[in-house]
Amino acid sequence: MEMGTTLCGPRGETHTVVSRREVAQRADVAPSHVSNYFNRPDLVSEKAKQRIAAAVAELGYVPNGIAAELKSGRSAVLGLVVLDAWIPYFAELSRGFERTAEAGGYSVVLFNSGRSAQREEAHLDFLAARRVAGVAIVPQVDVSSRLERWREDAGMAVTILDDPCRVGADVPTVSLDDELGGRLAGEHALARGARHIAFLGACSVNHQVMDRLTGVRTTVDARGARLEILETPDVTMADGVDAASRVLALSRARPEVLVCSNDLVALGALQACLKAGLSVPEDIEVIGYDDIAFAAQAAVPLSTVRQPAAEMGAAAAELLLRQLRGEGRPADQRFEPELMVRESTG
Amino acid sequence: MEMGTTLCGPRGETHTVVSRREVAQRADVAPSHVSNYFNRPDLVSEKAKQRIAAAVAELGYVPNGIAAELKSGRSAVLGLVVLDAWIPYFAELSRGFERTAEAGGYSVVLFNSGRSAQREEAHLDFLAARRVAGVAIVPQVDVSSRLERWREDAGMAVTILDDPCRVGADVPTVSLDDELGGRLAGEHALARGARHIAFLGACSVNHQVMDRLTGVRTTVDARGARLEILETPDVTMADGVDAASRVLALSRARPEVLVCSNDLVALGALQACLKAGLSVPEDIEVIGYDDIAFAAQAAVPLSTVRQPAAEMGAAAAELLLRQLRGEGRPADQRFEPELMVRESTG
DNA sequence: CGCGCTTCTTGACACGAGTCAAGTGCTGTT
DNA sequence: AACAGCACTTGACTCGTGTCAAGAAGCGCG
Repeated sequence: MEMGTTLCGPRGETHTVVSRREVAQRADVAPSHVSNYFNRPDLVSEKAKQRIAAAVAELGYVPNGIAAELKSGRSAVLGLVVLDAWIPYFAELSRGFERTAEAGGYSVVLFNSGRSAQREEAHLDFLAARRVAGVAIVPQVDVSSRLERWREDAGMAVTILDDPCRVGADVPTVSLDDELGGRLAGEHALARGARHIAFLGACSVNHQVMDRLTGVRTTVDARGARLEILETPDVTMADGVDAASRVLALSRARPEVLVCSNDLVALGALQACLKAGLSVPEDIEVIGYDDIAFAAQAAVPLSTVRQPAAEMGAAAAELLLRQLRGEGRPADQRFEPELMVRESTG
Repeated sequence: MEMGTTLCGPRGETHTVVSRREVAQRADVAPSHVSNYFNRPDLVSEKAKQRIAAAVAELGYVPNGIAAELKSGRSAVLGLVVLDAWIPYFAELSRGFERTAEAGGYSVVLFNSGRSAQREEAHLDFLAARRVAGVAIVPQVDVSSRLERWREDAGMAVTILDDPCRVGADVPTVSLDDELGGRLAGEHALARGARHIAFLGACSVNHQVMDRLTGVRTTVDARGARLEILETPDVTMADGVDAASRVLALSRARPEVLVCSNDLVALGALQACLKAGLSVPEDIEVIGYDDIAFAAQAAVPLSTVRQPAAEMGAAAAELLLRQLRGEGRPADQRFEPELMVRESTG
C-alpha cells in the first residue's frame, strides 16, 4: 500500500508525510472522523478515541495546520513589522506585543524592515499572502492606504505604530507625542542654564526623530538659545561616538548639552566625551531618548525621555484583538513621554 | 453574481476575499491561466497578460500563499526558537540567523520560549503543524529526539544551538565551548592574583551556565583558590544587582573577583558595587560573559568572555540551508570563546 | 414489531492554488 | 487541401483539512 504524500528530497531520498487518511485507515474509521477526534472530541466514542489515539501515536501524525488555515480562510497569527528588533526599544516593544497577542490566543511572527522600504513591502506582501489575521507595523514609509484597504476589503485587523498625522488613511494608530518628548528634553536642558545645544541623530531618515528635533527647536527658539544639528546615518552607538567626536572637534563654542535622538546614540556620545577627558555632567551634559534598560546603567547614568515601549507594543496588540473581536475601529492610542533625570544632567 | 469567499465578521459585516476565480472571470480567461500568469509567465500571451494584470490590479488580488504551500507540502519558512529575544545576546543571534536565512530565500519566524518547557513545546507544535522547512532552537529541555524524528521521517531541516554532549539524539548542533569560556574567565582572574572568587548566575537553570561554572571551578581548584557560588533565579541585571549585594553584605572575606554568568548579571553587579562605594577594579573586579554591545560601554568597561552571537546564528541558518539543499547531515559547528580584557579587571 | 430518539459514523463537498495532459487556434509548408 | 508545428489556453485532478447533511446502529417505549 502506498499511502501518504511522498516528498522527494534533493538527493533523491524520499520522506512520507502522514496525513489523516493513513491514520483513519489504521484506526479503521473514516478520515473525517479523525477530524472530529481533534476538533469535536465530544462526538467521538470512547472506543474510536482509543483506536485513533493509538494510530496517531504510532504514525506520529501531526494535523496539517496549513490545510486547516486554507479551509478557514484565515490564520490565528498576528504579524509585527518593526524597524530593527535588535534595538532594545523595539525588543521591548515586541515583548509587550507578543505577551498580549499570545494571551489573546494568537501567535506572532516578527519581521525587521531594517529601515528599507523594499523589505518593508516584501514583509507586508508575505503577511498578506499568508492571510494573517492582523498586522501591526512601525512604518518606514506611508503604508496606510494599503493597510486601510486590507481592513476594508479583507476584514483584516491593522495598526500603525506612528503619529496619526503621519498616517494618510484611516488606520488605527498607537503613538507617542515625540514633539512633546523633544520639548521635555529641550526645556530640561535650558532649565539647567544651557545657551547652546547640540542635537545628535538621524533627523532626515525618520519622522519620529524629526518630531523630537522640532520639539527641541521650539523650546530653544523660545529662549533665544543656539541649536546645532549633527546628522547621523543611523541611530547606533557608533553613530553617537562619531557625532560626539565631531562636536568635540569644534574647538570654539562647544555646546553645553548633547540632546540625542535615542539612548544608543546618547551612550555612544557619552563614551566619546569620557574618552576625550571631559567629565559628565560637569563639562558637558547628555540626554537620551527611550529609557532602555541600559540607560540607567551607563558609565554615567543617563538622563532620558522615557517611552513606554512594552506598553505601546501591548496596546498595538490590544487594538488588533479588539478589531478581531469585532468591536469596530478602535480609537487611536496616544502615549506621553516622561522625562527621567539622572546623573548625566547633574 | 456572488463570487469570492464571503467572510462574515463578528458583528455581521461581510468581507469578500478575491480568489483567482474572480480575476479569471474579469480577465475572461480560465482560472488556471491566472496561475500561469504568476508562475510561468512565458506561457502567457501578451494580450492575456495585460488583461490579467488589469484584473489583478482592479480587484487587488493577492495569491493565497497558504494554498500554494498546501499544494507544495512545505513552506519557505525557517523557525527560530530562542530563550528570550530581548536579551541582547539572543537578539544578536537572531539577527545573524535572519540575515543568512533571508539570503537563502527563506522567511524567518521567531519565537521566545521564555525558558518555559511548555511554551517551547507549544512553539514546536506550531512549527510542525505549519510544515515549516526547518527549525533551529536554543533548547530549554532536551528536544533532540523529537527533532531527529522530524529530520528522519518528514525530511525537515533541524539544528540545535547547544553543546552536542547535551543532545541525546543525532541532530546537527551549533555550540560554543562554555567550559573553556569558564576557564578563560577563571584563569584571567587567578592570573591577576585572586585567591577568592565569586560566581554569580543561574547555575541550576541552564546547561551553559553550569558549564561555565565548571570551567571556572577547574581552574580555581587547580590553584587551590576559593570559589563561592551565588545562585540567581534568572540572568537579568536585577539578578546581578541582587547577587552582588548579597556578596557585599558578607563583611568578612570579600571575594576579589566577581565572575558572572552573563553580561547583564555583570552589569547589575557592577552597578551594585559602585553604588556601595567600591571602585572597580581597585576594590573588586568584575568579569562578564557574552560581550554584548553594552559591555564595552558600561560605567567601567566590562571584561568579558566573547561569544560570537551573530556568527552562531548565521551558522545555524547555514546548517539548515545545507540540509535543505540536500547536502546530508552537516557536521556540528563548534565556536570558541575569546577573552576580552577591559577596565573592570584593570 | 415499529417508531422515535440518541449516539455515533460517514461520504461528499468545499477551500485556493499548482500541474499537466489534452485541446484550440493559427501559421506555414507541402 | 491536408497536415505538422507552434503558441497559447483550458479542464480535471490533487494537496489535507473542516463542515454538514445524511446514514447507521443501538436502545427504550408503546
